[in-house]
Formats: sequence, structure tokens, C-alpha cells
Amino acid sequence: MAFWVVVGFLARPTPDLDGWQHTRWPVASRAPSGEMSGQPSASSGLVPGRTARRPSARRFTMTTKSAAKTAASRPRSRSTLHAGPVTLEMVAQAAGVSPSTVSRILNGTAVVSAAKKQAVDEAIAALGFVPNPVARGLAGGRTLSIGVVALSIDSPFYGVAMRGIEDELDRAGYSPLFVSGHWNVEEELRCIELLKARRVDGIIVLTGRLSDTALRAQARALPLVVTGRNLKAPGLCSLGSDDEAGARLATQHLLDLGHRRIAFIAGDAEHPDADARKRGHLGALQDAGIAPDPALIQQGDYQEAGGQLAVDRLLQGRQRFTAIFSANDQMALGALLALYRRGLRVPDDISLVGYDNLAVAQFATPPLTTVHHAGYEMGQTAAAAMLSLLSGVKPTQRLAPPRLIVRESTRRLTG
Amino acid sequence: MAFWVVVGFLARPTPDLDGWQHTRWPVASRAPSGEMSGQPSASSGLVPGRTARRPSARRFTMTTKSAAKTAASRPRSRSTLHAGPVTLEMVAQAAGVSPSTVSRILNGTAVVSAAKKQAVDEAIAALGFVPNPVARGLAGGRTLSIGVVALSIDSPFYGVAMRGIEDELDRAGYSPLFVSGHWNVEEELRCIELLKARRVDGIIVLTGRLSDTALRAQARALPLVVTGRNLKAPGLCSLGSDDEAGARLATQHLLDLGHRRIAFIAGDAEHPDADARKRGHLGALQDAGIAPDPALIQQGDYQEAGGQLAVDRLLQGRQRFTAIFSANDQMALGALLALYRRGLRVPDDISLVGYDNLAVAQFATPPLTTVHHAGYEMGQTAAAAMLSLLSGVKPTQRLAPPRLIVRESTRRLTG
DNA sequence: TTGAAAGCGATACCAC
DNA sequence: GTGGTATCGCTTTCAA
Repeated sequence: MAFWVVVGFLARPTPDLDGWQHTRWPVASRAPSGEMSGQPSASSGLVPGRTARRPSARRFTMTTKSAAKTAASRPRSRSTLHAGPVTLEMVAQAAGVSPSTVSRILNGTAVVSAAKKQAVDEAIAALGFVPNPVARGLAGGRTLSIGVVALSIDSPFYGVAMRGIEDELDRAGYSPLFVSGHWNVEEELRCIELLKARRVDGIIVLTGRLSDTALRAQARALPLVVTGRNLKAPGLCSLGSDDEAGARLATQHLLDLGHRRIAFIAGDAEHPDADARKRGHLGALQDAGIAPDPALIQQGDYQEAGGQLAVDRLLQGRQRFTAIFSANDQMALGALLALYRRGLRVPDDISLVGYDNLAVAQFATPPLTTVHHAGYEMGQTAAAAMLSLLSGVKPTQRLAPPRLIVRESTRRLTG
Repeated sequence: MAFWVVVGFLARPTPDLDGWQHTRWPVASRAPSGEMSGQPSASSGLVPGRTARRPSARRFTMTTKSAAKTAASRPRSRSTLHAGPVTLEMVAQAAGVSPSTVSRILNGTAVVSAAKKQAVDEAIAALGFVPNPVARGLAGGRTLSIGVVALSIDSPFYGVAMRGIEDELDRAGYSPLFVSGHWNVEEELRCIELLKARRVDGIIVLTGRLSDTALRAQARALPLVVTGRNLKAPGLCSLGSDDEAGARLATQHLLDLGHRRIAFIAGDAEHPDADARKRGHLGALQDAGIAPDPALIQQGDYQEAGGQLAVDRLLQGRQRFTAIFSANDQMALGALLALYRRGLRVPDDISLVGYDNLAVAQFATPPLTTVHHAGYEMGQTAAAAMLSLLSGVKPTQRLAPPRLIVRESTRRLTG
């Protein structure tokens, strides 16, 4: 996208217009004709801002067929000094073609003669034209932006997923619009409405709390990609990861090391993947012929504090166990602290396995054995799937299966 | 903002139009009249999408004075069944007023009679009207969105800052647009251009790599808030935190505990605050009459691995030291691991202080003594400052001074 | 106070 | 292949 590179923007308010006053920032493409009036609205809660219209400088328009070659009579002729947002129309004039043609070249909507294409490309480069996504959004219905609903903008796991989305979308000229649902269904819905109001072209939901039904409904209005689920619906692409298999890997690893009494710290039950991880753990135990001990299963919340409390409960209950599998790394970190507080060493006294392979996991003391849950890749894949959806191609992306990362928090049970 | 609550959106493509085909998602407010033609463009790299115009259903317009009461003849009359984006114009019709009046009420741009206001408010509620920010952006020049340039979307420290921004802006009806510069000046500039292309109303730069001069220049075109700096310029609000004082606090704490040989792990030199933290450390030493030993100062990079390597170098160099002050928590985590690997216990053998008070710091083993660098609050304050700037008020926000958080990674030097 | 209408900057129909 | 131009949904003159 060559035309996307150069941008010519206002360095200072255009001084060539009549009535310019002391407004500091040129608002969009308008040159102010005076200060705004009016009070902050009760509805919007905000001052209208320093917007005003070009008072005399009227854009040329040719409502009737007769107004043919008026181009030269345009009031604000282009000059390097009086820079302002360069419009498609300016490019058209400079290249001596119609706006339609420029648009066609920009979007590849139709075949244009090589000569005109070159003229337009040159004009674009010369003027430093950047298409205005806002106008594009209004006119074309597409804003080249994708809404991303995350649980929280500062989530350690989804943070890297967001980076993956960002990188992948960027390559296609799309921008992500991140909003956070804060672990709350209503807020997630509000986020989606906000994104739709902003006319995003599609929405990526990173797991989230919404019901499958709600997601299906949304997908009827807008392309939707959702991670952490497995559901089928028109216009919807779900990218489930096999958390059950991942959890099996973790528990199996502990079993392989000779552990038999393995405590499990469950994730937030509201989270769809929490149950899968629990099933994986129980499944692995069962396959090994071990009856799960309910006392060894502690409810957590996917947060550090939850892991810490879970271990405290385990210890207070005087449960015998030689290993812990925590349904995510964050809780494992809390577990690590709880064990440390009691003077229990990892892995000498207790082996510990996490899940997710967060960046911090490798810097825990000791570095955490965990299940790699590819966050960055998940984001990238979700974005790629969205781009497929948008281009009308059925997305075929799938997530890589989870894999075990053995570090230093687990060891063979001896004695 | 009462009108912001309800949204009526397309559940399925409007079936009342002629020529409807198998398009899946209604693009913006248009009902398709057929499939799109054309190839993906070399410029945009993307398929144009399934956009099409309403073929016959023409919006009513009154170009001449004579076309007075045509409202009733409007082709697509409003009905609950044929829901579609509710426009301001529909509200106007429902309320029996002109679009201008609705706009005035929405924005508080002018005084409107109570009766009309009520009628409009009711119509808004009844139709579930939500103003289209895209159209607003085009027409008014304001998009109610603020660009936020971060180093990375998944930065642990700036993550919480972003949350602060999000929360604060949300209360004013603004949305943040997060973009990442990836620790790279060129990319940061590219981000800013992208944000300007998307017509954000202002930009918040979270520290970043841009030079003060570059920032000043940007501020001439758009309101700008920048954290981690102290610079003055028109249209610019900088929110510097006193990192020097914070670092002094950390080193002073170690001195108070009787430590004399204190190693320092410096932050990424490209970061403006890294130098301040180093100065604070050296200043505290100097005040205590201790000559800094260059061998005890190790360069880090603000990443975990950097902290780990720094400690490795310290240990390999057989330096004598009883405490370490790491210029941020991430490096402190790495330091913790390096010490653990050598069998050195924190705080028994070595005391360790970090900086930032990341969420993970309190779950390190042992929980990290650190300097609280209010990320969330920083974001909130930056957003508030931006809102001030936008409303023409000179921002007076300041950041709270850093403060020491004593946890378990430091102890009094005995013997 | 209120309404009419001219844009904002693109897109994509429709005709040539 | 092109150009004209009617929108998109809203803001803000200007005139009444």
C-alpha cells in the first residue's frame, strides 16, 4: 500500500482563511471562523469543541451538467504552504481525472488505464494523500477497523494475543479497536454495541463471558471470530484450543514423574476453558486408574490470589499431596508464594505445573513447568480468520495443539 | 448520556428491499443490490467487500423549497420489523422536528424548547437511536476517540495505564485507540500518522521514544499528552513522574537497613526515566557519603532477561554486595532468578528492591519490595488531562509522587 | 427558537 | 474505461 506512507498534515492552522482567530488546533479539515458558542450538553457531557465551518471557501460542486471545467475556479487552490488534509478530490484534480477514477485505483474496484493510474499514483505521492478512513467508513460502510473484545486491556495472557492481532491486521491495513469487558457479560455486550456504533468491519472476541447463543446472534449482524470456544454458525469462526488435551499433558507429566496425589486448582468456572482443563486433569487421572480425591480439587479464579488461597486451604486441610496442577500460570504463581510461605520448596517438596506459558512463567523461581497456550499465535490466527471472513473466504485457520514446556518446578517423586 | 444505552441493530439483512441476494452481513446502513464485482486491489490488498447501494430506495431530500412535507412519502418507512441503523433523521421525523434540532439537543449546541426536547428524547429512547460516530467524525471533525501510543499493547506496566485511560475516557464518552510503537521511533511516528489519519481528537503518548522536539511538533497539530517527560509547549501536557525521587527512596531504604555495597541494575538507556532512576540511586549514595563503585552498576534493558544477565555478570565478577536495586520490577524478577540459580537467598543473603510495583511484584517469591509507580493512576490522569485540553481548559493534573512499598525482599543487614 | 441546506471525504451506481 | 453525482449520517452555517 504505497499510498499509505506519506502524510502531509497541518503544522499550524491555515493562515490563508478569513476570520481566523485563536483556535489552536485545526479540527479535521475545517478552518475555524470564530469561537464556538453553546454550553456543554447534558446529553453528551462535553463541550462541543472548537469546530467551525469554512465561511466563504466553498468546495466546488457541479450539480448541473453544465458546470464542467470549473476545477480551476476552486477557491482554495493547492499549494505547499497552505497544507491541509489532502482529499481524494485534490488528487483527482492534480492528476486530471475524476474522483471516481482515483477511488477505483485506490480500491482496485475496476481496471483503469495505465496512463491515468500512473498520473494518479504520482499525484498521490506528490500531495502525500492519505485516504480518510472516517469518510471511507461513511461512504463505503467499511472502516478498515476490527473491534477486539478482551477481558481486560492489561491481561497478561490476552495481552500477547492482542499483539498478535495487531501485527496481523496491520499487514492488511486494518486497525484493531480494543475494548475491555472486565469479566462482565453486560459490559461485554456494551462493548460490542460500542464497536458496532463505531462501525467496525468485524469483531474478534477473546474468549469472554458471552453465551454461545449471544455470539451466534451477533454473528448474524457482523463477521465474528471468537477464541476459546467451539461453535458453528454462519458468519462466525471459532478458534477453540484443546484445553482438555493440554491439561491431560500436564497431569500426565506429573504422573510420569511418579506423582499420585496431585492437587488441582481449578480456574474461574465462568470461563469456558476452565471446565475443559479440569476434565483433562480428571481424564488423565482416570486413565491412570487413580480415583480423583475431591479434597484435592480446589476452586480458583484464574488470579494469583486465588491460587495462593487454594494452596492455603489445601495445606490447612492437611491434605497429602506431592504435586499441584494449577489451571493457569497466574494461579501457579500464587501457589508458589503460598508454598514458599510455608517453607515448602518447589520442586523438592512439591512439584507444580501451570498452564498458559506466560512470559513471567520462565522467570518464576523456579521457572515454571507449564503448558504452552500460544497467545500471540492465537491472536494472529484470529485476525487472519477475520480477514478471511471479510474477504468472503471460509476461514480454515486452526490453533496449534497445546504442548508441555518442562522447566524446573517439577521433579521425579523419590522415596 | 442516556441516548447511548439502547441500540437497535440489524439482526438480519432487511428483507423488504428488491434485489436482495445472498449477502451475509449488511454493510453499514446499506442493503445490497447484488454481489460486488472487481478484484482485490494491489493498493489495498483486500477485496472490496460486500458493499452495495440501496438501488431504488432513495432517501428523501428536499433540494428545492417546494418539497415541503414529503416525509410521508419516504420509501422506507420506519417499522419495528425492518430494523436498521436508526438515523438522526428518523428521530427527527418521529419527533416531528428537523434534524438540526435533534443535533442541537444531542450536542447541547443551542437552546431548544422544552417541548421539542422532550419529544426528541422520547423518540431517541423509543427508536433506540445511537449517533453514528463515523458520520459525526466526518461532519463535525471530532471523532470522540483518543489515540494512545504505547510501547506495546502487552506491556505489564503500561497495560494498567491503558486501563486507566480506558476507564477515564469512557466516562466522557470517548474511546481510546491503542497503537504500539514497539520500542521504535519510526514505528511510533507511523502510529501517530495512523492515528491522525483516523482523525483522533487527541493523542496520548505513554512515554515512548520520540524526542521532545518531535512531540512538540506533533502538539502543534493535535492536543497531546505525554507521560514520563517534563516539557512545556502549547497544546501539550506532560505528566512527568519524579523517578529520581522514587529511586532515592529505594536506595535510601537499603541504606537505612545498613546496606553499603548496593548494586544497581540500570534500565534501558533509551528510556527517559532510566537516567532519572540512576541519578536518584547515585544521589542517595552520595548523600550518604558513599562513593559509587562503577563495578556495581550494571546495564540492563528493563526486561527480565536483562536483570538476570546483570546479576550473572555481578556474580561472575566476584563483586561484593549485599543488596541490589533494580530500575524496574521486570529486571528484579530476572535478578531473583539469577540469585536463586546461584543458591543465594533473598532477602537472607541479598536484599532486592524493584521499581514500578507491577501486579506480579507482590507474587514474586519473596514478594518484592519496590517503588510504587502508579500505572493506573497515570493513565487516568493522562486521560483527564486530555479531556481538559480538549475542552480548552489548561490541564493542572499532576502525578502522585512515588512511594516505597516494603515487602519481603529486603532485610536489615546483620553482622 | 427553528428549519433548510451545504457540506465533510469518500464510494459506487449509472450512463456514456 | 470514464465521468457525473447521489448518497452515507451528521454538524453547522444562514435565514427566517
